[in-house]
Amino acid sequence: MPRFGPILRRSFYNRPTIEVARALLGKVVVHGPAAGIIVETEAYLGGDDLAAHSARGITDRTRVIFGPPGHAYVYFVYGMYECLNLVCEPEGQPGCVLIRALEPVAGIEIMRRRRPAARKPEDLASGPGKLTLALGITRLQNDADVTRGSLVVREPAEPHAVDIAVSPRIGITQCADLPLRFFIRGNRSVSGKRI
DNA sequence: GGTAGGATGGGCT
DNA sequence: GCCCATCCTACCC
Repeated sequence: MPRFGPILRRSFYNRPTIEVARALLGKVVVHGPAAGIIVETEAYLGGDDLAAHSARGITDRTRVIFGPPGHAYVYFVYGMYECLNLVCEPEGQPGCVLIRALEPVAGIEIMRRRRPAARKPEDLASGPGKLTLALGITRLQNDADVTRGSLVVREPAEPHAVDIAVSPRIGITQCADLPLRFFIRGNRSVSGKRI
């Protein structure tokens, strides 16, 4: 299993959500023995962003988004899947980044067992529902502190520059034109059509 | 290569 | 009761 760099500190997340969404590309999500490089993200903002779960205020589900940065917001969708977000902005202000795809780098065999439908290694975590299955992330990790513990985000073993592409977000109807999806151009694990 | 349709259940009006 | 920040299979080029 590769060694990775240091865990990202809380200050990494304590800034504008769009900045964090771009900066997360190339970092590594680690959960136990499984890990993947972040290759696709989406920003969900406060204010006028009606696509964000936080747009309708604080509820049992959304309170984590208003909490301190550097925590996981994991929600259940379409009756079957769970999606991982990382909370940004100072405590009290909503904002989070949806992790949409990972390139697997550790624990490949475990991921294969958790994702029997995946035909190729690059498809093990090539979508927001797929990556939570592959890494074993569930609502049990909702509100988990990702600056310590079993679910963390780290610097990669060998940092290198990434070519970032931008597009509208996937699968939403409100604010569907905003350029808030970020991905590593050409990466084979990016979900859907690669530009 | 491509897409249509169904699975499945919590959140919120 | 409707709406989902999705994925897989079947089927069609």
